[in-house]
Amino acid sequence: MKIATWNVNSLNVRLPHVLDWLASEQPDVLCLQETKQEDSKFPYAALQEAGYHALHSGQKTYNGVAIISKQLPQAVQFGIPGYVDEQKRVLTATVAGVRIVCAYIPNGQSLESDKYQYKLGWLQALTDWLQQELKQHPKLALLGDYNIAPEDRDVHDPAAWAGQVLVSAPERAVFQQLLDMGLHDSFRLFEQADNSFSWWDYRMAGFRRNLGLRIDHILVSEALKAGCSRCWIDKAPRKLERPSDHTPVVLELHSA
DNA sequence: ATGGCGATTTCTAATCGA
Repeated sequence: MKIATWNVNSLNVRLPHVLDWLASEQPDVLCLQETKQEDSKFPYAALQEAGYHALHSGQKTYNGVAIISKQLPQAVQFGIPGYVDEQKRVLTATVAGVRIVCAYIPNGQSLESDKYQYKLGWLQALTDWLQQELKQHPKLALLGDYNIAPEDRDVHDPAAWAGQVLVSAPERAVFQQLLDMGLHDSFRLFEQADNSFSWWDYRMAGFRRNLGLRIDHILVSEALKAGCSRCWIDKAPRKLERPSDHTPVVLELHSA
């Protein structure tokens, strides 16, 4: 089984890249973030033609998440249960026996911003809910744009970024909290090249100079950990014309 | 030098993302 996550920064713009990537990589599950479109605009037909089922929870301009899968998704859940949020950031479904949680965690903007407080409160709601969800679904994967670089080695210039949003101590503490509840950062289960990132700023030739951050992650529960065989960042889509600023993170596992 | 780029709506300008 191959599962992946990709913040596409507008599916309207990036649909050709997504269709090409599905055709070449043939993932069993692809989680998207920042589709930036209402459900009525979501390209269900094009994905069906490509051989995929699709779930979408979207809105105009901002946010929006999707789960694209070869097998029929079951037990679909929109958002975080019990947490009222206008922003479409979470979509959950069971695919081939694995509980797939697709999340677009808030950016936070800056430590002084109200958006940072929203991010921390949102993360608390997510972790509280995941504790329960894990009991119901031991085989669980949390895929998405976390907007958190967990360690300094996930940052191209830790000194320049020190204390800022995406790397601040409270954000990293929440990431640790996820690990403490028995989730594992699948990327770090395997040997990886230094300076591996999943996002690069469009400005200052960030990608060419590899000035990036690793903020897109696939966390897996204890029950899935042993079955993981490979995790990698696919930089190919970032090299295309008019790319997303994020690139896919991919995990191979057998869940049986 | 707090900018830069790209997407979107607010559309010869402003806001957001990370």
